[in-house]
Amino acid sequence: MQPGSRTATPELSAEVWLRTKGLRVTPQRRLVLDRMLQQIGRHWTADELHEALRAQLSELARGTVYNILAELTRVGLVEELPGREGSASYGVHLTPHHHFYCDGCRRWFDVTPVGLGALALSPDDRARFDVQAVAVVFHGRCAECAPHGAPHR
Amino acid sequence: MQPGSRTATPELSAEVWLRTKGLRVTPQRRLVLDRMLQQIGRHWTADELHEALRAQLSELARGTVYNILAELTRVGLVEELPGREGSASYGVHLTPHHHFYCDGCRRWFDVTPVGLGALALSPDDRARFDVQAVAVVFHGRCAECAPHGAPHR
DNA sequence: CTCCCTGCAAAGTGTTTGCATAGTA
DNA sequence: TACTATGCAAACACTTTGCAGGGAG
Repeated sequence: MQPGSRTATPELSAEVWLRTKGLRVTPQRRLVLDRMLQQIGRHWTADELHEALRAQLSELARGTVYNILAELTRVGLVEELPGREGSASYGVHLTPHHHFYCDGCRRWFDVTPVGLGALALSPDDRARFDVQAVAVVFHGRCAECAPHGAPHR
Repeated sequence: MQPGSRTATPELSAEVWLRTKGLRVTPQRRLVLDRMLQQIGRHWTADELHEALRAQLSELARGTVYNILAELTRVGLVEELPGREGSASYGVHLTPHHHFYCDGCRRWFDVTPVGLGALALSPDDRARFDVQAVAVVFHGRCAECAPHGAPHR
């Protein structure tokens, strides 16, 4: 699953990931994936990416960002989180993880819970549902939005 | 939190719930909430409710259904689940529970997991995030959509 | 009698799609 | 060269909003 190459580029090259997944390498795709790989654990809306990247590539259409994110999601490089307020968020998905959603700034963060092994359906429910995966979302406040601490932003 | 009355109506009267929450009782509101109370654990889109109830109340506007669901959500009688494919789903929320999402029929079901007590953030994450709630979503196939069993629907 | 809720329709978001062109393999 | 991704803009689905009339308290 790892890309076979060890290029000299500083970050895990987006280009290698694209080729690994059998996707064509275009400037737009490389740009989007590169930016996302630079901040693993951060999540972006399509519009945030579009805004942030137009500075580097003036010819980047919003529709293309949506297309690229859909494609990256399809091959499993990226995960899509349903927008709790408005639009969906996207983040790279290279290792298994779960999520924390800050009710203050409405951002998603990747986390790795402990004690997941004990989690299961009740015996009754186990008869009704065939569970193939579990998603856990913690809710609360991130450090920046803490009610007492230092409420930046 | 329980409505004080024990009326003779078969189901837990929608009217009582509305009054308990300080909401005006209108035919539209009673109709929507009554239908939802008849099938606790089932989830509806605004359109499903609109379609189902127009038969009983020809003058029921789609916009009104949205307004009512927003109001019921606001007072905590109903919960809103982000639409994984398109539109949001709504279900009554009288007792704490978690969810199962069927990847086959794309319906939500209420479930009550066991072993939740052991679930927590990692020590590192605990320093970054103030957790106030946890949402667990099981994914898989419901009985009707089971791959081997009897794949109705 | 007052205020709020409703129906209706228009406006708004966020996202998808169609087509001609440009660019990758 | 063949085929696919892109830019652009129109289309789309879902939801929210504004306004005038009607019903609840």
